[in-house]
Amino acid sequence: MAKTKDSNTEGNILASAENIFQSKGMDGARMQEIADKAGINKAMLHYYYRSKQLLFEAVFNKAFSLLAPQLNVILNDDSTIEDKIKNFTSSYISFIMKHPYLPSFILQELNRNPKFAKKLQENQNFPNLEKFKNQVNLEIEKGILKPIKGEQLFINVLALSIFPFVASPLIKIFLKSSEKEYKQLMKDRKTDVSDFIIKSIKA
Amino acid sequence: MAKTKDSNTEGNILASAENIFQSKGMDGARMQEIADKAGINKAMLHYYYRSKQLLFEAVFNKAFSLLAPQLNVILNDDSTIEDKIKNFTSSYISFIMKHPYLPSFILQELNRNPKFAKKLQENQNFPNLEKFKNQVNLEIEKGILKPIKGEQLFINVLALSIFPFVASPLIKIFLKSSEKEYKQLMKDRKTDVSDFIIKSIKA
DNA sequence: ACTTTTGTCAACCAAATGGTTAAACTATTT
DNA sequence: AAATAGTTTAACCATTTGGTTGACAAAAGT
Repeated sequence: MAKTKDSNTEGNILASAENIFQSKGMDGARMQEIADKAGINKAMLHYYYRSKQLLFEAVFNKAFSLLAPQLNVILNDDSTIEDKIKNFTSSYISFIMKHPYLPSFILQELNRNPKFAKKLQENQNFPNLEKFKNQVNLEIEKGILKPIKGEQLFINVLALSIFPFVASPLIKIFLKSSEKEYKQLMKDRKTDVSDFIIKSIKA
Repeated sequence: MAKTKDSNTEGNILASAENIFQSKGMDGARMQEIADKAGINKAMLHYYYRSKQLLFEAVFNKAFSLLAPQLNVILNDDSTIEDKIKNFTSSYISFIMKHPYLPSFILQELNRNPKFAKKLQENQNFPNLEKFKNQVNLEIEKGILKPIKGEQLFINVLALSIFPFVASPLIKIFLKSSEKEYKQLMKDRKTDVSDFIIKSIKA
């Protein structure tokens, strides 16, 4: 390393790139803007990450690897479905409240470029639904849950947890609510969502 | 009009612009690509719509005015909450299946440009939640529904109806499903979603 | 018939943008 | 301290992109 020992240029670049890419998307982001935010020369972006595409992929992969493990709470843990759902919705909503741009970013870019989807499908140790589905069926047989397809339940859990963040501008308009009221509503959802689901599926 | 009478250039432009903008977003769309898809010269786009921004707004406003009225099914109709929800989820999911890009497009652009949100909030006769909230409270008092906040119920209805389309690439990966299986799942949701909600809220 | 208006296109333009280069500068090695 | 390797910058480049212009053709108006 040269020059200042405490200045971590590569890290600064990634942080700025996260900020810009996640709010403006791949197409809307400008390399110059990322450089400005990092307070460095634009050439440094290419020195450390070669191209816009590669810098973007670094941001995307980091974002995805932050979101995906959280899913294991609901997929690979050993508690009951009810506990899993309570646990998951609460912790996932808390997590997203700290990173409100993440879900929109991931979904937008996945929609934009199907190649990303394929890559994720193949390479990663991608979260697997089988265990969850089996457990749902088992608890239905035991009479703990009302009949429901595991896939649909899983989609519902994700939808109720994530959608309010993806649709935040729309929801703020509907509810005519300030940023503060919106945040309170999201806080409430940490328990409201699991209550809502449990009421629906508990036998 | 000049030249050919049957060639509706302005309409062709709008149709092509919808196609391109809705799949690539404002930032990812290219004027040349829209012109190519419409089979006309790029200058025509400016002749009829002046600028990319105005062409985009024409597309956005048309898309929004297609989606918004559907909400009146649940907001301004006079049936019971249960009927409203059954009616809405079924018809909304049917509608989105015919225009799968619309919700992502609207949400993405609303996230990108908060000014759009403000415009919608002010100008339009924007769907109003008050009636729905009052009705929910009334049915709770009457003992028809279990206690729930109208805002949260409304968000839940939207989330369960719309999210699976916004997150379609992700869901296809999770379920390891083909396009066909995915579509079947969405068809099932036309009744599954309302069943799920009704079970949760009915006293 | 001829004038005016409307529609269409090829060529062009200026600005923006991702990326490169060569030189300067700094830290480490020898 | 001299050489080497890693880091940073200003200036530059080629391409892309939204937008414009001027000529021309087809209707419509007179």
